[in-house]
This record gives sequence, C-alpha cells and structure tokens, in this order.
Amino acid sequence: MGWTERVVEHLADEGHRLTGPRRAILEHILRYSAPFTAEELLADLQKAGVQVGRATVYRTLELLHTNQWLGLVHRPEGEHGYVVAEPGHQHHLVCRRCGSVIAFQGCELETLLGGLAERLNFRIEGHWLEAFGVCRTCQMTSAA
Amino acid sequence: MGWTERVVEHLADEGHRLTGPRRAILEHILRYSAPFTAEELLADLQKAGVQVGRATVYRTLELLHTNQWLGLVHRPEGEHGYVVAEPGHQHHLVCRRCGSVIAFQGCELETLLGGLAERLNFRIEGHWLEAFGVCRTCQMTSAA
DNA sequence: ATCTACTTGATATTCTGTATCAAGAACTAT
DNA sequence: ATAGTTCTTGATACAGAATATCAAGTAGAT
Repeated sequence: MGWTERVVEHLADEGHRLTGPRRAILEHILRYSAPFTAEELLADLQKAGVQVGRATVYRTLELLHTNQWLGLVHRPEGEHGYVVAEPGHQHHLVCRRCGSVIAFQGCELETLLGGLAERLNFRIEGHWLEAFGVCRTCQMTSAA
Repeated sequence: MGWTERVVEHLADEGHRLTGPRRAILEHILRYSAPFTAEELLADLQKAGVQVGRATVYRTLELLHTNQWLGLVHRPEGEHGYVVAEPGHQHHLVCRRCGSVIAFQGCELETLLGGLAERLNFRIEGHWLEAFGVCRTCQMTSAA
C-alpha cells in the first residue's frame, strides 16, 4: 500500500471526502522529487490541464500537512516547501543541489534536549531539526 | 562591549556605512524580548517617531541576518521572526508564551548527524535546530 | 571642502495567502 | 436508484508581505 492509498484511507476514516481535486493533487504531489510550494503545485496542475482553484490547492495542502502526510522544510534562505511524509515525528535531510529529501528519526536528540531543559528549567514541548548538504548521488555526479 | 558596538565595528570593517536609519534600527532591535518581524519593527519605529522607509528596514534586517547578527526563528505555526544573535553556530529555545529566546550550542548533535551522514553517504553541510516550549518564568507565573 | 559610491525612501508592483459565498459534488440513508 | 444533507469547490476580491526602481541624500575618504 503506497502513500496515496494510506492518505486516502486515513482521510476517509476522518470523515473527509475524496473529491476530484484532492485526487489530482495527491497524484501530482508524488511527482516531486524536491520540496514544493503551493504556488508551484498550482502552476503545475494548471499546466497539466487540471482545473483546480487556488484556494483548493492551499486548503488541501494544509489538510495534508495538518495530518502529517506532508512535512514542511525550511531552506536556509528562508523559503519553505512541502515534502511527502508519514505521520509521526521525523526530521529531514535535504540536498541543496537536487532537493531530494531523506527522512530520519533523531532519538538521541531527545537526550540532548532533555539535559538542556533540565539545566535551564525550560519545559521543552517540541523541536524542529533539519539538515542540509549534498546527497550521495549529487556528490558523484559533479566535483566539489 | 555590547552587541550594538560589536555590530557597528563589524559593519565598519566590512565597508558598510553607519547611517542614521541603521543606528535607529540597531537601537530598537535591542528592545525586543521576543522574536520580531520586519513589519513589526517598521511600525514600532514609526510609532516612536523615527522616520525610516520600509525598504530600509527590510534591507537592514537582511544585512544583519546575512552577517549572523540576527537569527531567524520559525514558530511551529509557520511565521518566523528575527532574534538578536552572535556570529557562529547556535540554536534557539523559544518560549511559546512570552517569546523569550535562549541560545544554546548543540555539540552532541554533530555526533548524531555525523553517524547519519556516514550511513547514508550524505555530506552534511549544515543543520538547523530549534526547540520550543515554556520557559522557567512562564512556568511559574501560570498553571499548566 | 569636495567628491564618489553607498544608502535611502516614496512609490509602484509583484506575489503569497486568505475571506466570501453561491454552486456543485460526495457520501448516506432510504 | 434517488433524494438529501453537508462538505467542497472555485471565482473573485482582498489583505499583507516583500521587492524593484531611481532620483535625492549622505557617510566616509581624500
């Protein structure tokens, strides 16, 4: 069972309807190999001849993000994009060349933050970690 | 030597001019105890009777951010704000009640990411970690 | 004092994201 | 199948953030 099926099933369980626009958006999302924005998706959908409203794209992405089927990745430069994800806590490793994303868990991070929290009497409720660099493929295909 | 002096000295070294607007902005920045946005700063400056253009505020903040005298903090909800920082790698702990920010180093994080990078053959060039929760003061001043 | 290059700021403009609300569908129950 | 209820959609308008432009102004060097 792929990502799309899992999303569809989950949304149905939550009482959301599976509409045409939502189907189209789900399909298109899987074509991205790098983080994408709502505007990019909208443009791509229209370019592909899919008739969808701007509001619907924003709303659907927000719905997926809320349910953790999409993660949010911030680039150092400031922009942020969505990436396909699975529910549950995870972090991302983003290639700054090709944009590919690798998800990972960071259990040891809890320890680090736990110690910090104790020392400062700060009650940590969540964190956000993201790493960027050059993926294996990109390292091989070009120098430096 | 305080933050402002260090910034002024650094900018001078880099060949930047110390203008009235820049002085005013530097002074105002220190008044914030929580992350602030360009628009907020602009409004506060005008409220204080300081005559500065919008573009100048944006440009100056970008200049400071580029030189790492300002850090960028992203809240889980999506907005992001600037916080006073020092050049060099550091992370932030943000209180979601009062917005106060504590900077910290995360040396052990290097280990975690190093192992990950090796396993995946991913060359990590940088990372970004931010934690949020409730600071000591806010824990004391209200329940839950 | 003078000069040059960096800065500024008013304006216009682009772009992102949201509010509105009538029309249109998906799912349910019959 | 059909009807009905409620969720969704999308065109439009709108609000807000951020940038481009470029003449006028000024900091710092000589």
